[in-house]
Amino acid sequence: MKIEIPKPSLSRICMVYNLLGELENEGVTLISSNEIGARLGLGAHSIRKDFSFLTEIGNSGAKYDVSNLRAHIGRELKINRKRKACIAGLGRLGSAILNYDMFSHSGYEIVAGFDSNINIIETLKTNIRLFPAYQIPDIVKNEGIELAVIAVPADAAQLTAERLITGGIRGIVNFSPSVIKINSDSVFISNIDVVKEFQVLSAFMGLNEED
Amino acid sequence: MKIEIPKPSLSRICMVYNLLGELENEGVTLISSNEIGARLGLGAHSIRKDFSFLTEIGNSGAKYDVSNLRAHIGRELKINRKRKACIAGLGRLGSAILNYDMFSHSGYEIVAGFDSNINIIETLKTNIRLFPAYQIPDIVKNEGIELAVIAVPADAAQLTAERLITGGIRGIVNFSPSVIKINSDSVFISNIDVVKEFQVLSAFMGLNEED
DNA sequence: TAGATTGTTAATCGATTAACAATC
DNA sequence: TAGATTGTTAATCGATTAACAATC
Repeated sequence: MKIEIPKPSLSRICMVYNLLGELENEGVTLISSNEIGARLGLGAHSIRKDFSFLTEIGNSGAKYDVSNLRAHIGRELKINRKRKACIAGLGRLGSAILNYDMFSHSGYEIVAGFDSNINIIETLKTNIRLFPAYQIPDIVKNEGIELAVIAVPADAAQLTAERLITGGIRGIVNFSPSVIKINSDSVFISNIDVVKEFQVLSAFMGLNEED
Repeated sequence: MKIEIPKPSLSRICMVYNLLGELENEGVTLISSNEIGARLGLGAHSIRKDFSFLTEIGNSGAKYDVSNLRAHIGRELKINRKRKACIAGLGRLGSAILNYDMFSHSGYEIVAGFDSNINIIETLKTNIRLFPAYQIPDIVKNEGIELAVIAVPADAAQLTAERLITGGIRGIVNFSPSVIKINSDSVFISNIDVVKEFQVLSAFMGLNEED
């Protein structure tokens, strides 16, 4: 089986999935595409269209059952699957993410941190096990780590990615501003560059400015 | 004047702008759309098409002059413009971004940090001035701060955004997982959700898995 | 049943890729 | 000049929006 779902749809469906979790906690049991859209700032069209990429949701004509829908999405997209993750690069940003509270309820468990600087590994206070960078391939393989965050300086990003891939990593969130080149097309990379976000915002602002 | 440039193009042009900066430092003076594309993992088509949204670059038929091109993009998109920024929410992630090295060379100066917890404000070690969250509107207005990072818990994101907008903020990078609703269409928001990135990667991985 | 809501097909819109004449 | 490269127009592709019959 090889389902194809557009990336934007996938991203929105994840938002819906998280929203449904909140709704469950609030005790809401039924919800319409309209209400989902309103809560997420999207059109009801969009929500229903996205759902159409999933197999049989079940109840045409009636509102969605919050718990069923959430379970269905989780199963279909395997978002509910627990996966192990690691952080490569333990500078300010990396060490913040290492202990990031948001992961605790997320199903993703951060089981290792890596840095090329032995000093950092020895002094950083955390419960998570830390290793020197050259051990990335071994640890990733042995621990069965599937996801990684790269938070190393730009000039170390490529090497770090290669080590992760050697270890068998399957998904990477790259916080470094450099472009990572891979040949494997079974490794997924998503890039986050805070400075670039500022630049893009600044450009939008600039287009509305006069002088 | 009201130039319209698609968001994806804008994002790529920022990447080019940053690349040109590196090339300048390396002493490269001329570069083709082909080489730019190769360095950024994009097609040469794409680069040239993106440039076509800018006004007159000048030299049809000949390679681009690195310095000129960079200056041109900077001027046109006002990316070179210095702007003040602030961080709202000084937990792990917020305080990491507060002192994030990448900003030092970026033209964006972080001039203030905010948190609703007075303890944090008093104990955090930094050269940047810190204030309680209720002062956001005043400080943003008085300091002329244009950009902000929101790194508060989900349930405080909306209030924080409103305070920033009251102060006259013009661009927001939202690291909280909640959707921010605004009516002003002159405030630009870009959302970054690390956990969601993991979910999306996980979903892509899931679509390629069997069981 | 009547009103509301879904799921999907069709229509619009926008972005990417390709092609090529104009320029150096 | 000849080869390389740009800038832009046209063609393809994909995603969003709208519409509506089928369902509850």
